Amino acid sequence: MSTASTATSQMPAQFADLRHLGHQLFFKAGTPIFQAGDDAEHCFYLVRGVLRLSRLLLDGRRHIADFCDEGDLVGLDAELVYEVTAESITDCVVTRFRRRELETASRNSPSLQSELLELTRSDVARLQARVLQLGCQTARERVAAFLIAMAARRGESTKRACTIELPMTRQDIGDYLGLTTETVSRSLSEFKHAGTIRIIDRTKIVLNDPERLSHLAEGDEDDTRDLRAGRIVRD
Amino acid sequence: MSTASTATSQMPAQFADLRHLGHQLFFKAGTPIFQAGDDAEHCFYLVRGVLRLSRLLLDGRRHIADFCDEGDLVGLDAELVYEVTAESITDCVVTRFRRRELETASRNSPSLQSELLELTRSDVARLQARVLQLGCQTARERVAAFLIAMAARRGESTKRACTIELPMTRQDIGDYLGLTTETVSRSLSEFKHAGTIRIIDRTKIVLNDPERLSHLAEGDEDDTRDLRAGRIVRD
DNA sequence: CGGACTCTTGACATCTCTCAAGTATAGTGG
DNA sequence: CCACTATACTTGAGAGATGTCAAGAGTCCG
Repeated sequence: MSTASTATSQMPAQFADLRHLGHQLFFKAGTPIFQAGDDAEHCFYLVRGVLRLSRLLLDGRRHIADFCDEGDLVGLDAELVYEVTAESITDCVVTRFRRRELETASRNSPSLQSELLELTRSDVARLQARVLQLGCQTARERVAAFLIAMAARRGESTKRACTIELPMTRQDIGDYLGLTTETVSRSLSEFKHAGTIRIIDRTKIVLNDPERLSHLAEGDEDDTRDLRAGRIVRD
Repeated sequence: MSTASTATSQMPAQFADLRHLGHQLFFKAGTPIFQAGDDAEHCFYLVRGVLRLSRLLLDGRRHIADFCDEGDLVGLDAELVYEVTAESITDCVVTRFRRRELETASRNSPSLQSELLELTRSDVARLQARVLQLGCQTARERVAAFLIAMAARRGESTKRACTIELPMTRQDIGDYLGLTTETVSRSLSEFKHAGTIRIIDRTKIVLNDPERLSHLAEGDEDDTRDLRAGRIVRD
């Protein structure tokens, strides 16, 4: 049972050669790119935009397998059909490849194949981190870790204050972290009241103190406990 | 950040050729095979026995990344050092390889390399299933899914009653599923009282009704709810 | 047989979810 | 440009699930 879900981090150099195999496509925000169960004929290189890979469970719960960014490769690890649905969160530009052609190319190119192995290994590492997160962390820790991870994606260090974009909804974040919308919102509010972050609007958050967020994410929760009770920091 | 953690499912045919590169070793139950942080010089093919891959967190919590069985390959995806500690749960027989030699061999063998890719992809699939499990499932669902997964490892179908071995402790299971010992124990007791399983001893459990367990694992909890309240089934 | 460990069970605390209301924001049509 | 509507977000109160702490029972091993 292999899935189409994980976003592989960057278009490696070897793939550049393959770009001529692909067609450039544009998707408006909120559009499905493929559906779970579709024939997995293509894979997609995300040139610009953000998308989410999700799965609907029998009982109506939704699980988000991953968010994908510029440079991610999507749909590569499907077997016959996609295991997840891919939808654009923002407007997206993607390059679409036929999976068969990519497979053929990789059979003929050991270096491409070892790139694929490397990509898949980095997926494994990402997933292991998520298993750890979902298995061991509290709601606040997960949200803190999520913010740090989003900052890290932009290449931000965890040392300096920075602004991050969260184009996905709180619901999306919740479904990704195994929490409800309300719990995500409450965690963010706590960070805000503690002065650790500043919420500019729905999609923009300033990390005033990324280092404290990192500590929160690792379980050193006690830093904020004194701030949590009531002190209001103007936003 | 790649880790040494995931157990890769089966020794593929291609690896048989490599056996002469390895040395056979024996570990008594409860022995460390390698520690997180050690130089990742070797990888291990588990010939016989069960081991656990664990990680200690800063705050003392323990996370179990995976349990490994006969036929699993361990320590392959480490970068420089092992990210997890491997310990034998039962007496174990392993074949130890130098990772360098395996890497060299794979560079010269496209078929070996594509086997490695396949193994890594199956790790990805396993991990995705776990992310789903940890993100979306209740305690009872996780325990039910765990029992089913343990049965599936032995090649048991989910149709017929069968007996499974759980050589690991309840604590181990809890650390694997993101639950406490007590919650694991309570879930098992519930299944027992509902007649879905029978607990023979610490390590042996009969799955009377694997199909119901499968349903539980997928969220159809209501089956047992009528049985849960009090009715005692002799064990 | 004794001691250590694991497992089970109970009582209670805590965390997150659920349900509900109110607010803010974005998009739409006039 | 404004009003209106739909949607997302926030916040509160209470319920439910799991964790914590504690005690007792069962099991293994020396």
